[in-house]
Amino acid sequence: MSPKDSTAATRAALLEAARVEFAAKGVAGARVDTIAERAGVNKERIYGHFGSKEKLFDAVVVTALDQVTEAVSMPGKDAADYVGRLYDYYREHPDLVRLLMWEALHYGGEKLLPGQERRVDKCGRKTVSLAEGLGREPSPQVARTMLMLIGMAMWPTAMPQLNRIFLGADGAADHDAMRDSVLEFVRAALD
Amino acid sequence: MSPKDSTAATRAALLEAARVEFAAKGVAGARVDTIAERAGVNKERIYGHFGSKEKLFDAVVVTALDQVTEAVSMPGKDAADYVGRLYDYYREHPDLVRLLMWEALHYGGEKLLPGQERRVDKCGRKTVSLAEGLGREPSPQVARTMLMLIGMAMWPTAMPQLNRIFLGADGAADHDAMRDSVLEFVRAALD
DNA sequence: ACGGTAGCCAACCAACTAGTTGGATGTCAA
DNA sequence: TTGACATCCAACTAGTTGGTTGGCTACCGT
Repeated sequence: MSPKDSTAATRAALLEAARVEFAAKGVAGARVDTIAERAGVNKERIYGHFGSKEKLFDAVVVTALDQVTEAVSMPGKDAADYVGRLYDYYREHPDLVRLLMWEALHYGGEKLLPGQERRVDKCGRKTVSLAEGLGREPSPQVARTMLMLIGMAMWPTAMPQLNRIFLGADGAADHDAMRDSVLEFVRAALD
Repeated sequence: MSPKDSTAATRAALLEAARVEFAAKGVAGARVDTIAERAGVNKERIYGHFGSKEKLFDAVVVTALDQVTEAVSMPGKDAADYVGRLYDYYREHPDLVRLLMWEALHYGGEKLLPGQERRVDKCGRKTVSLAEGLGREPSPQVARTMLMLIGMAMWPTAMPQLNRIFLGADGAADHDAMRDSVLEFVRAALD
């Protein structure tokens, strides 16, 4: 393997290992030694590639968001269908939801992560797509609707303890019913 | 102050200091020394009263939830109004939202906190109240709706970075507009 | 062939941390 | 008055942790 490939492979292994650890434990709870061991790489390489534990976390969040943008296409004409696809993606990738929650708690709305302009741009295009699907002009109102749709899709995955409390263990496990309820709610709200 | 009052005062001071620290930093990020210092109490008293850092966290979450139940009454006849009141409460008490998020991340849906049966019971009564307000029988469907309403109320406070990204700094700061959008969405969904 | 450098490593370090310990003080019941 | 005990404290402990250091190896350009 050429040095360039070796470097890229080390970086990729660290990002993947870090993603697992940060999703599970958050920034403060994650252990750098654990990340390095899981990646099969020396701990010093974390500092060589990323500079610090927190910057590694930043890189993980940015990378993860790129992946969801790739995986779930634009809202399009059927906003409820979009929410359903998003809901499914979050259900299948709870680590992404958890990373966003850790990010929210760790930074609040204060810090713009590296590449945040790209993130803003991508999300802006989602709002444009939603506006088109609703037969409206892009506007702050449509942006807020976009935000609420994402919340509807993410909430059940984000707060499992509330599912348990309100729905009971069986109800919490009935994801199809939850999905149907979310879509019904969204369809009713948008019509 | 009698010993009984002194003990109660120590415990209350620790809970309040812990609430601040856990809301800000989570379980792994919080520092026991910081909690003790903020409470003006010796660190050993944390272990004397609560047993461990994690049990202190549990006590904080339980206490905080008792407070929101006291502060925001039942859904009643106007579900959208209820969502508005809840939205306002979460806006004014972001530490509660953060505690719930830390709880979600730390435990997932796996652990039932002490007194969870009371919590389940209280939340169940909310579902009953919502059902009455909607002119329906209590059911899993209504419970899911209850969950979604709470999510609608909490989401903007929970994920400030998404507000920034979708709405921009100015849009994120326009809480009245956000509140109006949430209520409009909810009213449309429930009618 | 050789010098410079990138990428990597094992070992280290200084600071931090949750939890414990031995003892002091005040209260209370006998 | 005295012994037991609850509540509290300062100091301690053993382990942990993010980050650093000195050095090695392989690659590359001259």
